[in-house]
Amino acid sequence: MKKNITIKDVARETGVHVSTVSRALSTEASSSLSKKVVEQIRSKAMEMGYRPNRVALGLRTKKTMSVGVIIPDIGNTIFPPIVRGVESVLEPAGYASILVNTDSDPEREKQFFQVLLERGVDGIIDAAVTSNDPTAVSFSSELPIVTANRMAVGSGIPAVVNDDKGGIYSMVDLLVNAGHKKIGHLAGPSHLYTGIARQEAFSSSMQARGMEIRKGSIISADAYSEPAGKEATNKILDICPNLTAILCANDRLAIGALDAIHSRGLKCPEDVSLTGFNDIPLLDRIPPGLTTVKILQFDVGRIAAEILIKKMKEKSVPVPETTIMPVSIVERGSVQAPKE
Amino acid sequence: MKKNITIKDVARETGVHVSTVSRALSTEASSSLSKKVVEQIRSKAMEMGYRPNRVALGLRTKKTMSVGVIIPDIGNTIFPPIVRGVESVLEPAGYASILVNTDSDPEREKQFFQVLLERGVDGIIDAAVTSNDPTAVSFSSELPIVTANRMAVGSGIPAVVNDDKGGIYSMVDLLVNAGHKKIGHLAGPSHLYTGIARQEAFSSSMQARGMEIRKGSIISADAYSEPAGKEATNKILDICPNLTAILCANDRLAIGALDAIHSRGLKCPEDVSLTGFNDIPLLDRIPPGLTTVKILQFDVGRIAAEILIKKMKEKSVPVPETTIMPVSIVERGSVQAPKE
DNA sequence: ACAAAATATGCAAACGTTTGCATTTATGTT
DNA sequence: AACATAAATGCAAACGTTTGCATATTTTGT
Repeated sequence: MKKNITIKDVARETGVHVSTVSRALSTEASSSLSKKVVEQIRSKAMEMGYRPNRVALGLRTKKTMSVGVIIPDIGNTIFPPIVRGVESVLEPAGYASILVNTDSDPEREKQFFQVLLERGVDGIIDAAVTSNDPTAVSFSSELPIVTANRMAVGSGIPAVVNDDKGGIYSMVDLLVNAGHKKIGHLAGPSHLYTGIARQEAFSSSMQARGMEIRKGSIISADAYSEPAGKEATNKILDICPNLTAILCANDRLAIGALDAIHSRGLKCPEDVSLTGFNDIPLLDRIPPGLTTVKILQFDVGRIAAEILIKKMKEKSVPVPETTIMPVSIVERGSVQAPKE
Repeated sequence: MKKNITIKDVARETGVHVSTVSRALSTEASSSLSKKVVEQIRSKAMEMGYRPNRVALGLRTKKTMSVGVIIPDIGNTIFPPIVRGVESVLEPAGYASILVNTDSDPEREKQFFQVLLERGVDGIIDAAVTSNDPTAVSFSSELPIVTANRMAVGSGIPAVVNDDKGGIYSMVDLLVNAGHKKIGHLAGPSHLYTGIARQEAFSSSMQARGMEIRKGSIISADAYSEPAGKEATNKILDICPNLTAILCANDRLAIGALDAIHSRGLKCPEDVSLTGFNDIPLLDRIPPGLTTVKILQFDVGRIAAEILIKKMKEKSVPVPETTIMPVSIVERGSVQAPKE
């Protein structure tokens, strides 16, 4: 294990002071040095295989050029594209991403904030934030944070989210136009922004159309998972067996709903129409083809990172508090007119 | 922005030397201090909201307690579970993971190795390694590396891979037992270990059974993607239109093959049987249900990380050079006896 | 040719820790 | 009560950089 080459070694080899080497190696500071010596030092450094030590740099400058990326679970197919979006701007800008999975546990989220701060990250992208998230709020005074895909409502933390409301409105439209009168809602977890926002949008949209919302026709799933979706769907159908359509808060829930429907001997879309949200990968290949709301996952990550970089460069620069990304409906085979 | 509390501040407040604080805060070193002062310092530190600076620690100890995780693309559904497996052991052990995506570009892989070293990672999990990978080999003398899911053949770099050979053998068995005589192979990229290993296994397995391998019945896809799978399948079927089964090197390729088959007006499994590899999420829901080889993605990541930790703790400790994880066949609807 | 201004380089402190060694303080032992 | 020993703490250097300031060297204007 040969010792690493440092700036000091290069200085000795070139017979110059370490500060001179430091300057020569920096694009900005090298302007104060003579062309000749800069060239000489640089080639010598290269020749010696010098590799800058960013840990030392970080200590000296108090900037580690790294950011924490907090997500619930990278195994959940909605997050990888967001992460890629984040990296697509962070990496070229010279930032490294430290990725952590909270498994939606607020306790873990808190711990990770601590750890990330100990490691001196310059900022944090939080895609695991809950709607009411005291942890995120309290840390937001310590370093720049941007939330992605979700938001901490009323926290003042910059957020990049999808047009959840608009997506749901359009979906209700679509269902109503197809002739549905008895529509249920399989809602997301009520501690998550997306769960709340979509449910509110559902209710107000139904109301705006003068549609009846029967009691028991809105049930929240415990988690955004297929089993939770199946379970909640069964509850809904137990209470309101004559619903002709169920608008689900996301695709995985809808897949679970599909399971529940099949297990009851019903068919989609013949007996009940179903819609999702997100348009996750491979969804198009699952019969009957889920009609869903397509979101710009990659861009949500990308823009969140862009905003974060702005704040990291200049803490006080004003940035948009909420950025809403457009969504679009993609129609497949899971919706048709009610039988009647 | 209030200045961070350092060990020095705690020392001043408690009227003790900074080295004493350092010792008091360390579980091991605190044994050389009096119970009383340790207690006092710790509570004071807590009270002041002291947060250790790991950057400084890293500089001093030359250990950053972080590892680089290199993968081709987190958006490829096979990798998230591997990453989770890696984190499942790294995180509890106190390591942070820096995640990078190479997009299968060797040039980027090389850059990332550089960057990760500059950042002083203590080790690297490389799931983007190519079969012949000079970059990984050369860096392996600088720091511990373990490859996951793939291996750099003959490099001596510890690897955790699946039983690719065994999986393919079983699959050929299954196809032959179903009565197939004309079997093609949609192979993976020939610069990847999995592509090569599975193809070799296919050939030797067919040979071992005395099955004929017609020319043109083995084609390598350029990438593990659906479009590449579709394209390669069309080539195969152009040359050998009377194949009754195609064994695909992975699931995404098989999905692409499905597309090709449908676009030719054929059906799976009636006209041609198809098999995959990996058993990616949601695969079970895509008709006709792909018969595939299930791999232990999570455990591949987990074990790779365990091996890495061993090597990081004690560079010279001997570790298994190749660890092969068991696979299993999961039968679904994409295989049936040939029509005759 | 000389002071003044500009250019190029060196000096040393600082970033927040840990740790080998020196020193002080407490504890026994006789 | 004195001394040896053990226990507890302090000292200072080191990790690899950057950077404000001081110094030395060159260039410029007259």
